[in-house]
Amino acid sequence: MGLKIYNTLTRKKQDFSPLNDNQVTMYVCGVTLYDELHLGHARAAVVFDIIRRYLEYKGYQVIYVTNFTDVDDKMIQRAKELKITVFELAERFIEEYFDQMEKLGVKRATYHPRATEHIKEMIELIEILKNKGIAYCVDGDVFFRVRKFPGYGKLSGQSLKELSAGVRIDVDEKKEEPFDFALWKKAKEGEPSWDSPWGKGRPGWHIECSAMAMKYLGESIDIHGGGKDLIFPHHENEIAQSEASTGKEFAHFWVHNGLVTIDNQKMAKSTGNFITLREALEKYDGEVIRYYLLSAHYRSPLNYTKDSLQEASASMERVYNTLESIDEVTFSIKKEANLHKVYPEIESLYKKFFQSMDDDFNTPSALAAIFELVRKANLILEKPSDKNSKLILYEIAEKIRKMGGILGLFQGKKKKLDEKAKDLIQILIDVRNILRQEKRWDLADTIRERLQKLGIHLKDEKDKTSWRISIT
RNA sequence: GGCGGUGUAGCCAAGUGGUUAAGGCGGAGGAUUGCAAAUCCUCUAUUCCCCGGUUCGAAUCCGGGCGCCGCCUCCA
Repeated sequence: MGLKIYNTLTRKKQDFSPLNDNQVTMYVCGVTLYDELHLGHARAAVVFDIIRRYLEYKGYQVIYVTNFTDVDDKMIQRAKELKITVFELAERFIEEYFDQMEKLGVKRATYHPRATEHIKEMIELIEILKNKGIAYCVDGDVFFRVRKFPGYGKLSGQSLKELSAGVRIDVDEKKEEPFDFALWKKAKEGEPSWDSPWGKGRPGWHIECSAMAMKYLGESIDIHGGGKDLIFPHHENEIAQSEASTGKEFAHFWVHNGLVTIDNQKMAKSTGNFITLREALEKYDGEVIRYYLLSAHYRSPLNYTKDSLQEASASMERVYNTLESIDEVTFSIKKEANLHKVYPEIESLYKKFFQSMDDDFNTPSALAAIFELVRKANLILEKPSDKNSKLILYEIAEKIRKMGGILGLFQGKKKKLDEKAKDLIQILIDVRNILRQEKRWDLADTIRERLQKLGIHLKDEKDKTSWRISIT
């Protein structure tokens, strides 16, 4: 079975194979560092992290690049408001970005290039376009002459004519035609600027991605990704710039994740309609947020409601409960279990997981396979365990952890308590059990409830009381 | 107005031609428990926005309608 990926360019799911042997080059548009991240950014990051991990699981050597836009209009404005430099603003949000991504379990990219560190490459690219007569300079600004690129509109599925009909922006009088876009912007007073053949200025937004993608990954890349809102104009323009300059196909697969909505309205900073990642992380473990973001197919819209994360948390608890129960039961047979016998029922669900992932990264379906295994395990756990059932349980836990690993879930990075805290809990349990023997239920229940509020769940079993920590 | 997408139970969400429409959350009843929690069992869409059509057979294909969303301006 082979991997199929939906390609925005062809509007079809296509068999995936890399341009070069075993190597996959992947560029994903990153964030502009002018404000906090929200769940929408988190979704894009997690989605492409999954794609990257799955390709790696498949044995490909993935070179993954995602950029930081560290200079643009909004950043300049924000820096002014905060009375700091654009550079300081960028530094602040980069640090926060890595910190939050780590909590979400997003692996670092191979490269995280910053726009301002690639001005030279951008200027070179603009020069090529200018020499070809595709770019033109007007009074310190440089524009891309869209009419000169015949393929313009192929990604967004619109012709130049259709686009022109919908123009509702104030057209810059310097442009020859409304849809020409800026490659280089003339410096304004008090703004960061760089020297160029056309005078002081700064790069337009689209050029950075073309320049950096080509620098790190070559003229043609396997996968280019980003949110659906970037299809037009950003990615359309990237294609125009890149392909006009090289004459080669820029990206073989264009992959776009659906947007996160709240009350069915797009989550966006510009509208004030958003949940920041920080807020979400204050209330829930990063793994819960990650799970939530994977609970819908990556191309579908994902509507956030106030209960979404609670629901995700409850679902994850189910898996963790089972894994812990299995660990308790199979503790003694670990060594033997490593022989890995084959159990057809387990194998078929294991297969379902990979078939789902192969089908354009269908994570909801893949997660369902995990839950079906959880159910099987719970059924076995109901009965008194014998050696054979322990072996099966061990195998199930192994498989769940392996599948979870690909999704970056269920790896048990749970809150650890130090020995003293554990001893304290044990004291409370011992005291409570004395109270229970004396049938002083009100006090016993109070202890249980208060521990519960701290995320420590007590389980009264036949002859002992055990405890565990919840993930949220 | 143009382009793209979407409409599946109380909620979230798979499924895109064929025996019982995944999975999760929530809810109801039962088992278990001192009571809980966890877990198990049963129930919770005779039906997939509506109307036509194609077909032996459609949630799944086609036509029409309605609703919602995104893009066309910065945006993951």
